[in-house]
Amino acid sequence: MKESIKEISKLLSEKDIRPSHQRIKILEYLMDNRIHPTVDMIYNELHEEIPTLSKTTVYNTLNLFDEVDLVTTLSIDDNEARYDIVTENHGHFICKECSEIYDFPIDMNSLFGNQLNDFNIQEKHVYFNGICPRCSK
Amino acid sequence: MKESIKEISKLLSEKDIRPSHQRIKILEYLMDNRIHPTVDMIYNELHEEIPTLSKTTVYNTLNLFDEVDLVTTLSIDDNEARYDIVTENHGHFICKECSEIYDFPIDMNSLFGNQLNDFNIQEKHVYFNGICPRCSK
DNA sequence: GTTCCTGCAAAAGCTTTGCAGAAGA
DNA sequence: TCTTCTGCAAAGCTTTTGCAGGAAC
Repeated sequence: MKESIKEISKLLSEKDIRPSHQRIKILEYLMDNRIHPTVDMIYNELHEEIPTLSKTTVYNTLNLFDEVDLVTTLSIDDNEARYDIVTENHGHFICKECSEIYDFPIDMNSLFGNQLNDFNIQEKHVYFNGICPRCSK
Repeated sequence: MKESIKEISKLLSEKDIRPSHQRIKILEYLMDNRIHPTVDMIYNELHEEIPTLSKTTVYNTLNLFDEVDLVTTLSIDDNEARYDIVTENHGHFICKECSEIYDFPIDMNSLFGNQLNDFNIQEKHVYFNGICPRCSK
């Protein structure tokens, strides 16, 4: 589902974020590439299009998006953060060999944290790791 | 359940790991302090007892323990790795405020990864985040 | 004009690597 | 003796911070 620049701008404005060119492009990238990208992947891809883009801006922007819940930061890779814009219920499988991340459906609502009655639960994450089919061969 | 030095040595030997003083102490610490410690916590605590201990050794040892499945490395904290020696089914709650980690019971066996039939699943992790009761006040 | 945003450079923090000396089999 | 282990120092990476110039309102 390709979103127009106008729609993306609106999305940002609704969150009280000024829709700068960089921010629009980063959000657009996240919406078009649901691959749980790293900062590096985002930077490398957009750097071609926006030669002046800096990694600092990518970091700033992603932290901002995280604060207003436009993205979820995944701490499932040992080395670097991954960013996910999909909000539907799903778990992640990360391959120990190639670090590729695969989504799989799982019903988070059926996960109850017994003994967590007094906790304010904001996010639920499920992740598996192991070897993916491509690396198994 | 306090383990004796002899028992810990045996545990290491069974994994073909030479039971050096440092390794025994680190494993003992992990067994006595089930608080998902960071490398720093382990180092600071044991440094008092073993003044010559270096952080490199703590890193080396934990990586070694991870390889032979004596510990599980948790990638649930943004900044640094956490180490868990408990193998029973449980999920983790990490507080966004104080980074404290709480265990809670959850049946991992009931978590199926649909569409992951060709995947070799080695570990299943469930983690929630939010605000813990102590920080809510 | 004033506030916010961007991006360079530098710093900070966690983790790994190289290597020499020490310890153990 | 020969292999393995330890620990210092340095390097490598990801991420954050300080700050000056630029853009937007």
